[in-house]
Amino acid sequence: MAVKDDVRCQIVDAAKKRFSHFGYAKTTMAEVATDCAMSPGNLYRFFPGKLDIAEAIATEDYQHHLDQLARLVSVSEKPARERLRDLFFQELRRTYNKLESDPRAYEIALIISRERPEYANWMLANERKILTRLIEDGQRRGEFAPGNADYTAEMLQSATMKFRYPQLWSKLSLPKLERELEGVLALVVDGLCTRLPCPDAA
Amino acid sequence: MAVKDDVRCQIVDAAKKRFSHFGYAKTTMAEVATDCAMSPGNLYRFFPGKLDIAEAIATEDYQHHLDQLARLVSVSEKPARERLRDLFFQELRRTYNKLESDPRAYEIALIISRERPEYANWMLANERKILTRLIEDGQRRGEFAPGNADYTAEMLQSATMKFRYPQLWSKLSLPKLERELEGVLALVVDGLCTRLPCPDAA
DNA sequence: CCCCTGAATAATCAACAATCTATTCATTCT
DNA sequence: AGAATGAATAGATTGTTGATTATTCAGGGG
Repeated sequence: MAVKDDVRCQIVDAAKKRFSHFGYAKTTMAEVATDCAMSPGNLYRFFPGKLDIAEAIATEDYQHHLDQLARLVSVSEKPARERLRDLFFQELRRTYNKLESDPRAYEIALIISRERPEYANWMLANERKILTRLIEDGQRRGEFAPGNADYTAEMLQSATMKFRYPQLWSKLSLPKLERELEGVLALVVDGLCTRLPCPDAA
Repeated sequence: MAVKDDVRCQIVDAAKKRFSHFGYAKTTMAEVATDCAMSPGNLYRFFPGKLDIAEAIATEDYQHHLDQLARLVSVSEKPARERLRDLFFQELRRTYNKLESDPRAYEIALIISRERPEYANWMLANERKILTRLIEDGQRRGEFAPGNADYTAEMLQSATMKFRYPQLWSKLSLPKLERELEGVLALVVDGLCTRLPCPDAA
């Protein structure tokens, strides 16, 4: 099995080179196979199809991103409120910069989100787990109101949809997106209703 | 000028029939012209182009919708909080049902949002005016926290993006959208932070 | 028996021609 | 003159044909 993983790795590496050089569409399976010194047919013993290779590449990168988010949340000296802000800003900036600076990544993101909508759901679910942990922590500290943390996380994600795949929908510049995210988070955290000053824990 | 408006109306009516029968793409300017007993070229004395006729049709409908929203907001016996809910639910349901029940409307919505993104901005701005009024009213009554109402309205719209053109992005069913909207509104209204019970005015 | 190959297949794509149609404008009518 | 026409144009759309290419699978090693 370990050897099989090595080959998968080799394929992913070869594809990564090709994709970043010529793009996903202009890379053929035959080329990737040749780079790996194997036949095209053999690729299919390691990946169900071309898109799955692209997914593997994307996921490798995404894992780093997820780790980073998890790390932000676990800086437990900071108030939950600030960590929440860090989380969403990190998410926005990394996605924006990635898609902005790398047209190849943009191409692949576009294709995956069209052909594999469940992939986006999977990412959302991963991030929700982290978000839920943060909310639970905030509740434990008395910063956030008690309630179903997972449900709250879902609603938070729903309210910040616009900032998740910035350039796939909105065409806004990063500064404008940041300004809006700031505002939305303030709204969501403090609420619209009149409130007496927060009995800040900590 | 009044006679010019009559002709515009006649054109819009003819186009409405054609569009709802055969769709926007399959309707030609020549056909609309014939229906109005005029030459194709003459249409251009009344509308800059084909899309503008579609826009006029859409706007006619939209005005009713806007009026309805304005009416909801001005029911001043209700707490602002409830009117806010009414406003967003009305918005969601009417858009969802319109696009769901009428494939021709969906076709036109798709084309306008592609070719005329500024139209969507215009609609957003209209609705923001209504929303701002509601927020100001809520602030006056002490239900909502004081602050820049227009800015708050903008952020509210940003947080409810997902529900504005439901089937252009999300493919969720109406019940699921309603559940999410309910949750997002609750979050936004009450806020994430711990709060002492609202010193409800009224 | 398990790996692997590479030709066969079917789906997709690119390029080109042919057609159609939105838009313009020189001209005609009133 | 101002209103209206409809032929001319340019750009988009459609249909077709000929590759290209992802994917499969019958068979050849090891």
